Amino acid sequence: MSPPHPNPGTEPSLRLPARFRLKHSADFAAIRATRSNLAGRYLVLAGRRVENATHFQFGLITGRKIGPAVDRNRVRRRLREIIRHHQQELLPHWQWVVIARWRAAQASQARLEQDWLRLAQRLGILAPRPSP
RNA sequence: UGGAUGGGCCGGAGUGAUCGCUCGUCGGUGCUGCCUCGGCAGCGCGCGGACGAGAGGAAAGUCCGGGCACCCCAGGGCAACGUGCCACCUGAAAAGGUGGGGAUCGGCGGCGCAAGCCCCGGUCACGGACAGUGUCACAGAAAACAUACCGCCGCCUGGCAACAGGAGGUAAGGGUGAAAAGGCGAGGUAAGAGCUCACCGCUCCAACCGCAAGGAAGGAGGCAGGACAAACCCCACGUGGUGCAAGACAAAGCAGGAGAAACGGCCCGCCCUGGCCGCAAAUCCCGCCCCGGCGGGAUGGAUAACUCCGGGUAUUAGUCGCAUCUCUUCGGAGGGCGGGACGGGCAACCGUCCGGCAGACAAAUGAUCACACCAGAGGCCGCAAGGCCCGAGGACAGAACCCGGCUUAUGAAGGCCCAUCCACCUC
RNA sequence: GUCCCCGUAGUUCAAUGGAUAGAACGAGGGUUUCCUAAACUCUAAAUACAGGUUCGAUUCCUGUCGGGGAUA
Repeated sequence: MSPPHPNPGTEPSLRLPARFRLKHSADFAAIRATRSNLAGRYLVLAGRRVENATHFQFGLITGRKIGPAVDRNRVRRRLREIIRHHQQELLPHWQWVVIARWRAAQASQARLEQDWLRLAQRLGILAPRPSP
């Protein structure tokens, strides 16, 4: 949602390869064990601190209640896009999981982003905003 | 020929920019290791870049059929399951198509008094109901070597009579039912009845026609005969099971194992026959070759487990075997398909060559903006026809080993076909 | 992904191919009570959907839809 940067030379990298994603059920189970779930209208966010990490890692969960495979895939892509745009504001040494609720399939991109930002603020994985 | 309405089929969702995702190829660069000092290798193939490629007609449901893989092997019977009119065509098979036969339903259709026959159209999981067994509720007198409730009929007894009773005849009429042992008419009779007759139907035989399913002139029989096999079943034909989470290679570390027999294994279940195995045969592959052998390699080690029987008291080394962790590798991008070129053929089509066709494993196609196109959620003006503003929202839906069908969902723009109605033209 | 199973009142379960589809709990109305509860009584309410076989289908067959289970 950030407007096109005036000079692309100073634009920080917005790449978000699959390396930063959680892929082991042990990680998901560890985050689940922290019982740190924060619920929004469309999403649920949970996370834990990992002290020696150099980059944050995230996982996405889109259950069957969201809908058929088309809807589940689309929700995952949209959530990745939101995280990709905000990755410079996110603190490292965190592992967290975003769980999509069933309403997320009908939500617009702007509403999803708003919901996610609010939850990220509450969990404390956002870097403090540089005062203008 | 044109238009409207309805239905079916094909088709598969615009353009551009920016930032991204997955895979491949090629440079650059960082770190580590080796080293003949210039290269090579590695990094769970780091970091950044260039180029190329990147979901469907149904990718879906998982309803069929194959390929492929494993389960020592081969043959047979039973069981289980599946399929079911005939011919031809396409296909590996499932399946699809064309034509024919039969049944059934329908028609302001034709003939006929009617029954019925013919014609046209729709539908059909359409072998067999004398191989056997079973079921047919309720109603009804009677429901499957039929029966007699109300009736009808004459006879006998009683009675003046109406009528009542008795032993019979009958199945036309009434009534019940999904279904009641041919139909209409005439004769006949006490009343009736295929009892007799005409026509029609039915059963049996059948010239002849047809590749066949089957049809059928004609003859005989006064009528034998219910339905259900998507009830059990019979007949014919077919089918081994499990499924890529199949399976194969590599494989640290830790722990455990290794004999013999009863017997077990051997294509799910039960059984039979043969071959064979339990450390050397069998099966498969490769090579040689005098064609039946030789050599090499691979596969292969009771049970899921408890229990039972027998034997035994050996566990150290080596060897063999097992195959877990795995951001491992393979299986897995082939087969087929469509595109182009050339050649052959009147053509449908056939052949050759070229280049092309996603590939993951917490799973790649998205987001934003702009411009087009389709749209009315809405608002304003107007008596109305209509005009203006605003523009939400863009069909069904996402590959997971591959392929062929079936079914279901949706089918924009554009195109094709069919039916009905209207208009015009020609004969 | 693959392989299976199941759909009956609001809920939990019944019902040889015979329809008026049953029972318990629950819901609603009434009787009783000063008012509730309890008790008694009455009522409503269902075969997932669409076809087919059959005289007749919850049951048999086919196809959709929905739910659940096993499997690394």
